[in-house]
Amino acid sequence: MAKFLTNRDENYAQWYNDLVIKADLAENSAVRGCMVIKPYGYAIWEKIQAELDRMFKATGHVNAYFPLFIPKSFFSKEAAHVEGFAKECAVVTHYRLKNDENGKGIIVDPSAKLEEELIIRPTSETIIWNSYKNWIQSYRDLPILINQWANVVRWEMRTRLFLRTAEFLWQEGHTAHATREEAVEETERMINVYSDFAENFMALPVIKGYKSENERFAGAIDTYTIEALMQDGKALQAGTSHFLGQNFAKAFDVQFADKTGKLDYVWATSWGLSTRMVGALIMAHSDNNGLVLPPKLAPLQVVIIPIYKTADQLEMITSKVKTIKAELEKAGYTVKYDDRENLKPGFKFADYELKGVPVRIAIGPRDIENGTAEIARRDTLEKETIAADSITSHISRLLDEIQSNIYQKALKFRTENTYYTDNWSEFVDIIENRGGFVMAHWDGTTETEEKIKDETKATIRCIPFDTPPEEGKCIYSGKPSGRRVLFARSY
RNA sequence: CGGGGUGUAGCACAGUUGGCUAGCGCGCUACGUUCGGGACGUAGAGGUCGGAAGUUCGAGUCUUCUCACCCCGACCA
Repeated sequence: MAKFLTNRDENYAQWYNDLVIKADLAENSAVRGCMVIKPYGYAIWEKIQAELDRMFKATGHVNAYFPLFIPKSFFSKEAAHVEGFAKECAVVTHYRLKNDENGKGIIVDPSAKLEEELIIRPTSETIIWNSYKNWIQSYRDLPILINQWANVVRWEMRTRLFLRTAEFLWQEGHTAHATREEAVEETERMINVYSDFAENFMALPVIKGYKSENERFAGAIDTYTIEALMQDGKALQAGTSHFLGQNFAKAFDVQFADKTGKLDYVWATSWGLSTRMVGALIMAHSDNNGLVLPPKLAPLQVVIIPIYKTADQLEMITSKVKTIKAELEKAGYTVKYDDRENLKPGFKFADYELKGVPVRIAIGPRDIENGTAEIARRDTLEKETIAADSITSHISRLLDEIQSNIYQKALKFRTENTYYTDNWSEFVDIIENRGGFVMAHWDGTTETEEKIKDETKATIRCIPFDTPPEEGKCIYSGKPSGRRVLFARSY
């Protein structure tokens, strides 16, 4: 048992905070609300980036980079968009510092005031569409399929490592299309890329759906989302894809000539996924011993620990390990041999469990004698002793099995914590006492959604794509409803 | 941004009505013994007590301001 970790079942929030710090993923910085992502945490983000980037390119996208600063005037061009972000923008007003004449250190030079303030991007639609305006004249210039990896700033009042920070890293895709159909198709394609990524690489089962008007991205016609269930019964929005219609094209006057020479506004999408995913990863899979990382995203997949008393033994073990390590690396796995001599094996075992390394191999004198190795898997904490010459094939199978098991476990948890109800008091009881997803009828009005939120703190996470139409009555108002929607408390 | 709490060595903390050279545990360094689930002994290093101003003969301790973090709300990915 990890004695340095708060028990997950006693205090979930504290367990999460402890885990992020103890597993050395990130820490708070001197700047309010901003985190330092430490090497181990950043390595996980790099794995996420690498796979997503590959998937974006496979679907025809290219990367580019747009400025961090956005002129204030750009921001105010799309009314809903401004309103959505105005309350959380950092603003640059000056461009120079100088020494205080009273010797009190350095001050902002009042004479260096910007004529127009710059907003630090909370998202880049406006600065990008201002560029697209110059890039698009004809249908031959379309589609534009661009992604950027960037940092953004949203001045949050209350922050938590990875889940909500004032500055965070993400990717944002911004595409321009000639037709509505094509843009809608792109929006769907990217939410599918996200769900595919979440389920196959992060072992995180997600529910795809539409956002209600209330939860929609500011400036979008439609927002699609993937929603995941965390182990404390709260939902987490893990990625979003927006159909922006012609809203930004109109705001920035981006028109193109179609084949007949007729001018029309360009259709747009945008889609994003952030470092919040690292938080999702932690909260969906980890336990009281620490992180549990799916093999496909673990920066380190296999760790080998020698157990020895004498220098002779260590030498024998090391020589055996070299062969095993080389073979595993040849098979494409990331392997570390931890032969630090100042730490006991038991300490290392616990430490790599805390870090979530999927597979641990321990080799001692007994194994050398018998031609065996002890294999321990992180997800179930089971150990077995196998013949040393079959390690690579064994571990190859085991890593696949762990990946699949972590997913199945999360899926089972979600299934067991998804409720269907038509009864308001039961709805309240589930939300308040059990947590989880609740599928219930809703009359489709923002008014009802708000009232449910006020009374229970539960929101509509999404209107799932794949729920069949079903006649029913709104859980709250009793008015007619054509289908169930997904309710939960959320991060 | 409102309410509550906490800042003392890398970490976690103690420090009495204001009083002498600011302490314990873990970690760290060296050496030795250990090593199949978080080892032990001996010796040692490590502090602008979050920051600033004030009260006082004297401030870790009292006052004011300020910064950061944690918890609960409102807001949000």
